[in-house]
Amino acid sequence: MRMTSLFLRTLRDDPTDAEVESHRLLVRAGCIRKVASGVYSWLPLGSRVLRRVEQIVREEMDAAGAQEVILPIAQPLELWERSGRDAAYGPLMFRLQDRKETGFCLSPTAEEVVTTTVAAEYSSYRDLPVNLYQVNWKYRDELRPRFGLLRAREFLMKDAYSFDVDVEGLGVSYQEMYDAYHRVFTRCGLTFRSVEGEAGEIGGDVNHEFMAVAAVGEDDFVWCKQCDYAANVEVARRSAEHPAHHAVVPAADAAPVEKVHTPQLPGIAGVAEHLGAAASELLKCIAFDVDGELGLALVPGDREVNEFALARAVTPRKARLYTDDDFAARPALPKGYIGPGYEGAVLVVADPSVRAPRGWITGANEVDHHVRHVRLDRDFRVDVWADLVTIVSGDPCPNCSGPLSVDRGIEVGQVFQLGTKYARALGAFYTDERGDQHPMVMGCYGIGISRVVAAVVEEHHDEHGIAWPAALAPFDVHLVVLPGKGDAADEVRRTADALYDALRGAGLEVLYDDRDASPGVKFADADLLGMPVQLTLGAKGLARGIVERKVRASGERNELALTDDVLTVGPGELRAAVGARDAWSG
RNA sequence: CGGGAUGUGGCGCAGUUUGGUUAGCGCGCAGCGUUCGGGACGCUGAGGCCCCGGGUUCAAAUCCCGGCAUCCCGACCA
Repeated sequence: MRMTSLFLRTLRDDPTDAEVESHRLLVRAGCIRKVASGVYSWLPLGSRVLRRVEQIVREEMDAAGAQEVILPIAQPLELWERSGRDAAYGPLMFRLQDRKETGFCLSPTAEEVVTTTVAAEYSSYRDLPVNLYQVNWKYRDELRPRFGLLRAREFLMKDAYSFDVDVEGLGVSYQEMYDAYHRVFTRCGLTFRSVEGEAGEIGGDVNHEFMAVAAVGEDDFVWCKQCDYAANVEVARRSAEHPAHHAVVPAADAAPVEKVHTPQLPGIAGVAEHLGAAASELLKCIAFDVDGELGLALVPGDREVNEFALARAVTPRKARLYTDDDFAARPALPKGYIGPGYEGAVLVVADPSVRAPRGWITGANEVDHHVRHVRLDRDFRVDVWADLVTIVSGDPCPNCSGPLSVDRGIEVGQVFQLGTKYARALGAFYTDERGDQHPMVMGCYGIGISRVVAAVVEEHHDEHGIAWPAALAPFDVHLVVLPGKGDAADEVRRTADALYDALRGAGLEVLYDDRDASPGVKFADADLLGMPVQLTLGAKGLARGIVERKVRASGERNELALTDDVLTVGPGELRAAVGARDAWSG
């Protein structure tokens, strides 16, 4: 593609609304343009990248035995009412009405449609298993779209759905997808981890999230440096061997409960400092609502409560941490001075580390007062013991007790064992050998394709611009010609044209900067646009019979002899000399 | 859902406080000339419903009211 005819305008100025590098660079490089909040147009360069990711996904899905379909984006709301997800999604779903005022939504995902589709066609164990996938635009009316493509309202997603006769079959389908995902993200050049994810309201089902490691990610995940344990912080646990569980009782803690005056000190840090104690010596009591009543969650003062863990601990009841409104509605509850023995609490949940036989400093259930030497059993009770603390770096791994590490990631994919929820709700049953009916056992598997593009830029860029991995780059080679105005100008152009033809003849996709622009502009754009290999031909090089080669990512440079290496050799040799895609994608 | 801001040629902004001729600047765009290996320079030029709708006024980008859009912050560890 000649740049003189490419639909492209690069920007020298950063767009004001870009908070993260991927957003900034994709806009500056002319890959995307915002049309509305969280809605983007994909211009030629961006579109090519998107298609390449899509193609990789398609190849791996097909290789794993999944079959491509195209499901509707506009879906009848009635289907979502049947599964109960209409209410579950609420305002997060884009909604519309047709002229007859029938409700529709723009698909955020497609379990309902695919389940009814399979139910309509298949009804025998002989038909299963089957795995259907699509690559299609999805919609979520995010409260707050941000970070460009990372949290958009319209995004391209691959979603696959497997249907099996039983849980064993589901396990096989799941593993095939899990392995395919590893291949996809590896081919895309991402540094990623697969981690155990939050199962959500369904409960007990296996699922993994694929996290591209990135500081701008919106998810924290935990991984072990010694074994293969890895989990979203929402579900991460630590070993019961934690030293805090076996704290020695200081002699003084046999002392009776003592009330101390702690004026204007509603926080852990202030109380600890005031009393000369460590935060870990305090017992933190967090108020939560459990089906309209008051519950207390107990963790050591230096830890935070994991809300998801709390929710799991009280299942099937629903738990939610108190908000300012809740406190306002219960003025007797002394926020900041709550102790574990508060009379109004119907349920006390505690992390095992609270079991340590020691005296605690905690709230006195009276404003401006705390108490010390408070002991479990003697001074307060616990109704439910459950892992409650949010994992932090250094906590012991639940598998091997090795040190855990916490990192941020961008969730680029998720695989989920759904079970029979949708099959039952939407009537996807099959008949077995004996004529008995059973619900199909489902799995669902998503990849955020447009989000992968952003995640790749987050990982592969520098101060000059994007450095696309070869497998995703819009073009394999960026050819820059610098004809100058000297006597050789025409010959430089002619030679570059010939080189352009030769490269394309060798099967390479070439972006040819044939514009009448100054060298600085061309070099700056080449670095911004980020093709993996840059070739520069100028009058000086032509005089010496060479073309310069630069590897975008590493900055490595060398020279290729025009006659021997480039213009007169065969396609295979030319590809090798240029070192483009096949030397990179592996 | 609360709080804060911003809307002015394609992009980035000034002008608004204190209303007053033809609304400016940088980048980009077009033409001519110079330049030609890391975002060159000169001259000339095109391009603006100043977000939308009301209102005040002799006069509104500017003041008032109401919308819309966009961006940021907060969602909570007691």
